[in-house]
Amino acid sequence: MSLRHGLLGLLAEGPASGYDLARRFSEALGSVWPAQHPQIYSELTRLEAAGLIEVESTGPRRRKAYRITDEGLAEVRRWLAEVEVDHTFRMETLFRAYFFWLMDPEDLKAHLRSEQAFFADTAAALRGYAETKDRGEWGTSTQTRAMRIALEAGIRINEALAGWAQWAHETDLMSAEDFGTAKPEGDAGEPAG
Amino acid sequence: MSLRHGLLGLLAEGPASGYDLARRFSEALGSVWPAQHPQIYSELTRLEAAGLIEVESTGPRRRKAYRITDEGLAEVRRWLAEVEVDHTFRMETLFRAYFFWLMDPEDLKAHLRSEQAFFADTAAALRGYAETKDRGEWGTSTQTRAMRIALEAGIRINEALAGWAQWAHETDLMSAEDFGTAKPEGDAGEPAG
DNA sequence: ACGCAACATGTCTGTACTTACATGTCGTCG
DNA sequence: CGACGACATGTAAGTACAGACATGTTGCGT
Repeated sequence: MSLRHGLLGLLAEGPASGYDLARRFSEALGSVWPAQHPQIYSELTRLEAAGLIEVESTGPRRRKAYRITDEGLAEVRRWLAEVEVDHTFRMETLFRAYFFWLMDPEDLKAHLRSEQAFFADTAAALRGYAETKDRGEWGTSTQTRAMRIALEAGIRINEALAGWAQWAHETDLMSAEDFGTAKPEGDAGEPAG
Repeated sequence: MSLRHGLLGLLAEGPASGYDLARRFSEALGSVWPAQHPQIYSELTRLEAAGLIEVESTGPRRRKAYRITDEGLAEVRRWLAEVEVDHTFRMETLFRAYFFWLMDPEDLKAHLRSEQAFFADTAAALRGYAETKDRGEWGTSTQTRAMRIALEAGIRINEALAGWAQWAHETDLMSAEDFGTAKPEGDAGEPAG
């Protein structure tokens, strides 16, 4: 239930509407925890029912801004301090690597090149963003500094994956001469791919 | 729908039962894509109905082994070659970093130390496992080599995160003197957009 | 003969999440 | 004044996934 606490965490910075929160999820948090607006709106309704947030104001275009309550703030702090971190993660890129042996070696090379480019680009974009923070363009609040720390993790992970894709591309572990050697179905021969 | 293709990929190595597949998911793939047995059994039923796998044999204890069909093998290859990689990933560790500013600085230091230890330990375990593969203790099939590549990604990611936790612990971005300065509700308001 | 652990396969219920659809508001540009 | 785009909030339907519960089998130790 990270979405619940993510919303509380964002509301701890100040009041916001469902629309605002959806935007911030897609911008900043989306890369580590995707969330679509229907889920956000329904979670907000539940959080309000639980007394962890309350409606602060209603603006134009029937905008409803929520504010975190004392209970909500206590709850997000409790989560951060007491709840064990779930270290399992989902990453399709890595998952696919287990099945590289099923790929045509040329396709695999192309795949690894494009993955390398993707991660290098992402790392560069994040690094650029981090540098604007380091120049103080976003102020020096604790929130900004926490963001900077999260950003650093993003940079390092993307750099690590770019390096990995590069390494995998260069290594000859999956060289062409071996393709077709594998026997996927025991003694039954492999159908022509 | 990665689980579907993951099962096909595992079955491409040879026939296996739901029980086998559940075990392999929890051992090798579980760290990048967790899957519980009920989901695996129901997915297998669907895959069989779709003609992508078929029952190969029934053993003792009503064990049912499945075999991938030609259509199934074609489908997993099509997935690997044609379907765009989904680069979004979920990682609670990183998600929490956005909310570090809500934590007591001493708790945060302790948290970062334990995260650092966890990632360093995980990286070391994976590195040890990789070395047994490099010594050829698992043969040199293409499957083994693909596994080795996946393992390398795991090592690098965990090392990157260990390094990050170390860096975050040493940096003074979240030092104690600032705690309590933040104004979670009210006049401090939202960061300028 | 009995019990127990590991093997093996499922159902059921509830929650998390995605996608598509539906609706209404406000400002502005032509 | 009419169209349009950005703002803003939701419902509905379906899939993915997790956790609890249920059931039967086989081998082994005692």
